[in-house]
Amino acid sequence: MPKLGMEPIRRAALVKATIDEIGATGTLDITVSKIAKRAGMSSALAHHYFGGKEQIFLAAMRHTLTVYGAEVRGALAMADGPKLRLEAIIRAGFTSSNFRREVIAAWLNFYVLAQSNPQAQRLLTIYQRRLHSNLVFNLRPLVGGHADAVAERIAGLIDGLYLRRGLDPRGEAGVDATAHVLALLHAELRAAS
Amino acid sequence: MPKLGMEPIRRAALVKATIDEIGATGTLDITVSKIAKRAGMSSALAHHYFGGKEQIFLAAMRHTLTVYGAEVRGALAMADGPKLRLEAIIRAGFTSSNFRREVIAAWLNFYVLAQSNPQAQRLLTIYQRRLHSNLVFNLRPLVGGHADAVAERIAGLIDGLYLRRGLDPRGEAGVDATAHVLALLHAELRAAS
DNA sequence: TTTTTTCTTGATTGACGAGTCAATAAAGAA
DNA sequence: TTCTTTATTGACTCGTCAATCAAGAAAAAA
Repeated sequence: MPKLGMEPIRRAALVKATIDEIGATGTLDITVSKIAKRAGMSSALAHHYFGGKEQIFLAAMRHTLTVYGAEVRGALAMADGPKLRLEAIIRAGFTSSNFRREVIAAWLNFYVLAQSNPQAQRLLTIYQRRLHSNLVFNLRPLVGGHADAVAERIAGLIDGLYLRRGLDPRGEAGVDATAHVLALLHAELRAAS
Repeated sequence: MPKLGMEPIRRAALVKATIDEIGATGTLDITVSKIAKRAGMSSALAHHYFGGKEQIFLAAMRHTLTVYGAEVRGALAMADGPKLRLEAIIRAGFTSSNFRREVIAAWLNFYVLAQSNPQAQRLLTIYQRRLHSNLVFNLRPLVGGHADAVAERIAGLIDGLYLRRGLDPRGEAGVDATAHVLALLHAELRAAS
């Protein structure tokens, strides 16, 4: 059975299993064995490919971030002009895929991890910077010198509403959150003109 | 040494120690022994008074929430009229005491806990409802029927900026966050008039 | 075929932690 | 004083888990 080129397959399976396991428990308090079993292999193999629990978490975090980044980029590619692009960025944050239990759990736990793990901290900073600069770039032609402050508010509202909706026990989430952020955007545009 | 009426003293010491320990590690992944040692007693005593780790966490959460609630109430007592009250609520969220490492860590971890623990979930819901209704009550005379939606945006921006500032590696936090939320508030008031 | 490389796991180690319990000590009640 | 209630802990149980390792199995190379 042992074939060549298993490494990338195993790593991907472990990353997915990790996110699923985080989603199932809500915590980072999960065992390598459980992850490995979910991914269909022994825990020894997980250690073999990743070296340790922390590495697995970071890989899962990178993956979550990558997926989100890809969604944003995809939405941007289809939007023309700064206003439509801003709306696309906002919408991308509240896709139903972002409200799957595992994804919410992943984000919340990564926030926690970022407090104590410098690598996690860096990854989160990257996400925040990218969001911020995407917003500023498209706000500049519309609100000029206020771009930075407006971007800060929009980013804050995105994160805050995501947090609130993600934690809301009754699911039913993203639609009105999108509307709220769009309302903020339009108010800012109106105020600046 | 054993005197009577130790229970409330011990409980308070344990709650404080728990929050400090969460702040020191960033995680809920802490041991009852460490908490107890920090509070100057044996772990057995901690179990005696709280029954288990989870109970200790919930007590710590209740305490955090109570302190925050008291701050808001204090700020409200000194504010006259809906507009000043709204500003007081907003300011209360970004006090420097709310940006102490332990407090941030506590909130982040309580978010995580709320995913899997119904009691934590309930406590968080209480906080959210109280904030929301405080906002709505004071917004109603100013923006009428829009109060609900505006409150949602303000609450979202408060939580989101708190999250971002709390996670920001360079401290230096609350001042501009307050300004951002106040800016949103004033924009909403202007738009409604 | 023999050898080497890649893949894989069961078993083990070593450590740690939650919760229990029996026993001690002090204070107040009877 | 004797009894009861409250406070307190050290020692122990039982379980779990991260990480290691030696060894097996299969493909590819020689």
